[in-house]
Amino acid sequence: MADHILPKQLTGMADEKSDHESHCFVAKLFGKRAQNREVQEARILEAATNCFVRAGFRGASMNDICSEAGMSPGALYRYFPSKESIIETIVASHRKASAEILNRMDEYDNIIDALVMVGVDHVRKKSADAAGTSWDERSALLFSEVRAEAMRNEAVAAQCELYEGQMREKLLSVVSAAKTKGEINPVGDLELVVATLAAMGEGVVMRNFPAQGVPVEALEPMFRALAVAILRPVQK
Amino acid sequence: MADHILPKQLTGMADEKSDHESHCFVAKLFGKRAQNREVQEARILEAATNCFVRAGFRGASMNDICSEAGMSPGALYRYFPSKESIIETIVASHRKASAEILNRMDEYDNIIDALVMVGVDHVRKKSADAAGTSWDERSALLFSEVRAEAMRNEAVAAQCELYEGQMREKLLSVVSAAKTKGEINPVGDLELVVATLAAMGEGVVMRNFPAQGVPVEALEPMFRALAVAILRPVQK
DNA sequence: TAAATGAGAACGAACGTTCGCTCTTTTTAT
DNA sequence: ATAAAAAGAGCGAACGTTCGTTCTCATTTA
Repeated sequence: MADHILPKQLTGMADEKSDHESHCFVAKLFGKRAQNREVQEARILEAATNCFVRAGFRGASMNDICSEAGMSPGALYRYFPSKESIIETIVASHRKASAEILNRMDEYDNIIDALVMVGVDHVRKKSADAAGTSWDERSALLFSEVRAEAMRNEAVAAQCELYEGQMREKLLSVVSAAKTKGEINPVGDLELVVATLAAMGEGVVMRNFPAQGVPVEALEPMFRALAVAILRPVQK
Repeated sequence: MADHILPKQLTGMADEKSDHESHCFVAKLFGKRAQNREVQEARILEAATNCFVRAGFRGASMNDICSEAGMSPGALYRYFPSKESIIETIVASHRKASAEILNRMDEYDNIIDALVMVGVDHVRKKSADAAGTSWDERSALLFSEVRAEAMRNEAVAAQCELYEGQMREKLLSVVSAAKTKGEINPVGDLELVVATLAAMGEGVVMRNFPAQGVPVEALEPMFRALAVAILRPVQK
């Protein structure tokens, strides 16, 4: 009885011949159809990212994205309901990838080293975890675009606020832990310290120094000096 | 004879009755007509700035700007040949206003104080010279928009490069002078130090902390710590 | 009188999106 | 197992709208 309530397309099954699962809901997630859908979505997002980097969110048209993806508009709109939804998806994964770089901070026992690593990894354009979302060379180019879009697009602003809030929390917890342990003596209010560090770091990331021939190694002492100046580690 | 070569509109004259100048070329700059032209241009730029802050360079339409300026498209296009030209004019004055804040650096004998002043004045949203272009509260909102546009608009990129080059030169001359005098011992290559300081400062300005309730005074120690950390003034 | 100014309709192009259709794959019924 | 039916996937023309810009014509100013 209840089976008739379920939409038909959710009852499809993969090529593996497991009849007892053919009406299972989650089976859809591993079906051939579903797999193809994910591949196509990734193809679209990849093409859209290239177009957005090249021309901006508003400057790139859906036709551009279709051409880049080798797909007709009719086909593309089966996977994303609107241009807006593509933008939101890309922005979310962009900020997510940025936020995930902070996850590796715990690998360092020294907070200064951890902070320098965060900055360096951001300009180095390498993802923190191998199996996560990618933080490639286009991310830096997309940074100013995302920030500009967030100023007037509520959904994009919400995505930014979500992940940036996570980043601030993570930074704050690390910094306040270090302060509690007496390792550092920051210059001011902890929340402001964290926000300023993030803002200054973002400023450097946006400039995209590596693309201008400045090696990451040259930036490292700057990040270290900045971290030391603001966190003020106590002498031992 | 030669008068007929000159376009007619350049021969108009002001209300002051100086007949002997009525065919003078430069007289146009002070004529009533020309005055009105400047007023109208300013009106358009003012309206366009509001629209661009609200919706971005691409998001704001010419109709929006016309409405905001209380002007018809036909009238507006007598003063600016294209939307592009309006954008370029606004970007140029935006970057010019930003660059002019550096002019006051010479008022300080201490380079650290001078640098802190530059940062504070940028977030404070006050123009350096009273009679210059204005650096008002909309400038911070326009910052990310300008940077995003510069990534794909060659003319805008050129304007940015021009004024940012001036800023780097000014900063570089001040910093290298201080180093020559033995006042500071910067962490790395001087050009890179200057570029990093500018990038970090811009990051803070873009965040628009005052709009989020963070007072400028709270930011000042941060700027000072940053300047001290990177320039490393020598003890006396 | 002639030039400058302005209003507003109108232009062609491009936009994001939808539609109708064909072809293929999957499900259902026999 | 096979035919019929349904659903999915893809294409490309076409939709209605909005874009930046231009044109025409009236009004004001010199």
